[in-house]
Amino acid sequence: MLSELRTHGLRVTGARRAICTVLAETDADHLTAADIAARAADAGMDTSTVYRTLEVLEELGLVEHVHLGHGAGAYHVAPDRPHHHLVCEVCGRTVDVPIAELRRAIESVTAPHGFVPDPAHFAIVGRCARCAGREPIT
Amino acid sequence: MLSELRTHGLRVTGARRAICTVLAETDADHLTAADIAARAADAGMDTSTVYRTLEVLEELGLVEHVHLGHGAGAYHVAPDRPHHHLVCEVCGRTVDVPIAELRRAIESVTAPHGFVPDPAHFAIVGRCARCAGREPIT
DNA sequence: CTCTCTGCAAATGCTTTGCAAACTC
DNA sequence: GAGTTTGCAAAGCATTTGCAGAGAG
Repeated sequence: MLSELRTHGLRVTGARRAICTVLAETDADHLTAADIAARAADAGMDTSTVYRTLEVLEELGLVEHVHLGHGAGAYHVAPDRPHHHLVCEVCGRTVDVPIAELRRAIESVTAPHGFVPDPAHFAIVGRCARCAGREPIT
Repeated sequence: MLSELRTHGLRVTGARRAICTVLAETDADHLTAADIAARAADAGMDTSTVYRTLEVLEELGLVEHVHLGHGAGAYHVAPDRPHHHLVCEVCGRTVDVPIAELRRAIESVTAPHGFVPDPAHFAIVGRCARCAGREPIT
């Protein structure tokens, strides 16, 4: 990731190095900006720096962020195989679904409206296998 | 809507009357709390009152709120036929889709994971018929 | 040495909360 | 009158921004 920065004429700084390390270590995890700030806190990094850095990395296509529900957005390294997120509204666990499948399913509904979905950015809320059936869904 | 309040032992106040009127008038529209506060401003109502009232109405199942993207949540009277929202990320227009269709499509993907979706709460972002094809979707 | 980043602090936007006064029943 | 609601003001959380100083190239 750092070399990508150089390639684009951007500077490799301590903060960027730290954030890239955190992201690389946690790989597919979904971290909030606060999580990242906490894990890179050795450097005493400011939250604004975290956001600015993530913004840069996102523009380079190295990082993506999703909204898993109310609350803070979640960041992770851009996956090889893009996926959609199913979030359990009870336990908060997330399940990843290959985006192709979901896109096809959603398009079957949106196509008649001429609508082209870009479904990856927001999660689908619901109940995971373990939490389903505990309480009726309204 | 007001009689529902009485039924549940809640009080019918000026603020609640005003908000119910606004919601009834705008019917299927998606209003933010700020919108509602503005339209009910005759009474000089505070935003906190709007939120508290909407919370009450939502608990009674008379009102629902959705998240159409970043930014403020949108409130509307609970529809007879529940629907999902497709939001155009370019022009912001929303298209309503009967929830049954979408649910079936999404369930075809989530069922293998034992996941039971509750898809109405978050919108699906994308591009509407008029805005599609202007710029590639990443 | 120049120009990009960072830290700090403050501001933003949306929503929630504490508390005393106002109002409904 | 008792108890729910309201307005006000302030706090909360996630995120953004301005600015001067620190750091990378």
